[in-house]
Amino acid sequence: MNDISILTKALQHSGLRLTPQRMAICELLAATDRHPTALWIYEQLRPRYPSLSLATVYHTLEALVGLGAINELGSAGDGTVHYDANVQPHINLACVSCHRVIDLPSEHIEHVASEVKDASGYRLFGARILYYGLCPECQAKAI
Amino acid sequence: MNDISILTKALQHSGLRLTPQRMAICELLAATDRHPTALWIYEQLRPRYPSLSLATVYHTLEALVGLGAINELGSAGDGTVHYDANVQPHINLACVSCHRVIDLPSEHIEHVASEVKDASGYRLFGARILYYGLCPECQAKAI
DNA sequence: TCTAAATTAGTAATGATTATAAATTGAAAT
DNA sequence: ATTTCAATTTATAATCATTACTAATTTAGA
Repeated sequence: MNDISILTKALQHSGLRLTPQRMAICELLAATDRHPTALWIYEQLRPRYPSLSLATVYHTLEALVGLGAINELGSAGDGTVHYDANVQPHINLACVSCHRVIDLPSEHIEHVASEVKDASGYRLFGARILYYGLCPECQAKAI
Repeated sequence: MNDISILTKALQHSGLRLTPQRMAICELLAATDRHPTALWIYEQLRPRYPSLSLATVYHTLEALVGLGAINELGSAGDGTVHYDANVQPHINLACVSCHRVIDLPSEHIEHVASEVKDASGYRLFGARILYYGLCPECQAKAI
């Protein structure tokens, strides 16, 4: 869940046009708690935008990543790239079996950020923090 | 840099054979500070093992990941999977300008791992922790 | 040595992503 | 309103990492 205006303003401010397709992709990114793939977005929007092309979805996501408005999560074990509209430092937790990716709040992660900054002298822009393991449901199935 | 016996023992203990190909892959994983891809490993070993197959590299890496002896890092922007022989919790820090990736030790990150485990009920296998920003050298250049 | 299973090599198949080119759209200027 | 030009979309082809498959090879144990 996120503020859609962050996404749309990022596009407009950089001189890119806010087309209906891009608007719909931003709406979906802002409205979901999931960490969608390009294909999932494409399938969600196809009923409303029958002419939508998968290439457009990829182009828009690439633009938003380049603007820092969303993050690319890298493959979570299923070989496909997931995206995250939440660019605030937080923890992603992926199940290697069912491939769900959930968000986790963390108290300690803020200490890590300042630790990194102090120890390295880097000016930090963001972070992608992905833990992976077996979720409780898949642990139960495995038995 | 890592202890090769951790890798070889993991293979042997699970009943898998320690073939020359697998031994060579373990040596390479243990000797490097990089985060190698399957293709990089293949190209490194081909001079010494001209008959080595890329499929064998993938099979061996898959086995080591399954045993928890190495971690799969997921694609970090270049579309290829990287592996990390360092399974101890640590932080990768990437410079968005010069694209170097360095490792950072962290005290707080261990607390995060136990926090994640306790809060989620997941059985954790590993983590990919990447901070990105501008390194001191590139900050100086930017001025 | 002999046999059965594991492993490897080589190659084909898969599937996500990207590149390309033609068609469409949109904004500005006339 | 029309023209023009660049941005965008669409459709499809190409690419590239990875997986699947099969035959050949190797290994461990009888």
